[in-house]
Amino acid sequence: MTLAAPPPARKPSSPEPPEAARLTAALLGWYDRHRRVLPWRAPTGVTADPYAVWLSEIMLQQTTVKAVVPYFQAFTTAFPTVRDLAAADLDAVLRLWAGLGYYARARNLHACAKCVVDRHGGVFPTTVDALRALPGIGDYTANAIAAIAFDVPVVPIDGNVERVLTRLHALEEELPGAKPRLRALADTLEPADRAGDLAQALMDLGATICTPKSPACVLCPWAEPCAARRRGDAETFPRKASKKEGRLRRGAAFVAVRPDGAVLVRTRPEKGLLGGMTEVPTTEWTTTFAERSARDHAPALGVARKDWRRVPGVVTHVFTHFPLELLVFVAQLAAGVDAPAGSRWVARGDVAGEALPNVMRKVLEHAGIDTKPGAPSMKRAAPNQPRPSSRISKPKRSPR
DNA sequence: CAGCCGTGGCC
DNA sequence: TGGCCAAGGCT
Repeated sequence: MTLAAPPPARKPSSPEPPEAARLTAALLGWYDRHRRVLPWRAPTGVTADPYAVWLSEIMLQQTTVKAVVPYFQAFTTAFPTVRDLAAADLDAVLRLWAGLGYYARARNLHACAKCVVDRHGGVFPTTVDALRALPGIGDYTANAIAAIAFDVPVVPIDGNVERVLTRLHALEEELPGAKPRLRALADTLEPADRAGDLAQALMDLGATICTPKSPACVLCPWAEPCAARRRGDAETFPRKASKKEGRLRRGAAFVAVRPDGAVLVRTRPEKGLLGGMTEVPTTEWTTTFAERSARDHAPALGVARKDWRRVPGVVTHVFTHFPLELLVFVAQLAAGVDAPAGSRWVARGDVAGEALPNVMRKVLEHAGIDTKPGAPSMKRAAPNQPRPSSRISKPKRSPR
């Protein structure tokens, strides 16, 4: 991780360095001046901690640096080593992950920690293939960890690298079909000397200069060789096949509250949407939801159909592949009502500590229940529990 | 291999 | 405001 050495003096007859070597050198020189300081990133000249690299890479999958930072701090505080993480309960991991999304990542994170301890003696393997074999680590992450933590001379390809390289070469081929060609282009770079720095330099370039919308080409170390900049349409790369949008699904959520403030919840199935996370009982979420019969699906608590009071307005939420609209019904229960099979009561002060996905935070807030940590409970919630974006629809009034 | 998986921020 | 996007992996 030394600063780039000045180019060796060459005799007049020496050939120019190959194009790839010049590209790599220009990028690394820029990185040495403009690298971002990030919690998981070692100072210049210091080897990064593989545990920190792995944890950050998993969190950063399809997730912004800004969103990740507080979660990374919370995890390294709660689990300073991979052994601590492996020894933790999955539920504790999910609670700490709540709000970050893509919850299969948290389950795989926990499984991966166990594998590292059980199969590798608590030490991360150093080869791409061995890393690739671990849960939650795919092609990109295996190459990224190998390069960043162990300086294996490989170039990981993520969304940033795709964008940077398709622009550099003005590659017209659409993604994802163009992936093999991108791999070939990435392999023309020269990671041999500083693989970790090169990988992070590509990502920093993509995140700060070669951005999706308004790339700052004037500041770019690759401005001169960039084919897309020369054409003047860098922001139109990469080319992508259009994806179809999901249809609106609707449903109803049921918030049952005891006199002491306890709320009825259940745990979602391990796999699939919001797997393993906490929710209030709901109907199925369908494109053909019938509001009239919604109350028929309320949990069996011995309350009259009419005692499920509809909270005006709706909760809206957009998942990756479909938008969701939930009606919210609230019922005030008598003390001592048993929770139906498969569900449980959660004390008012413990709601914030549950593994609540944001859509459920919205539902509870819509029903007037505080999901923020710190209320009348001794129990600690995730220290970084983000608020649900309070974009709950106002009650709809029919125009007159 | 294309569909499934969250969430927050941006313009 | 809503459509798009972010350091992808799994099936």
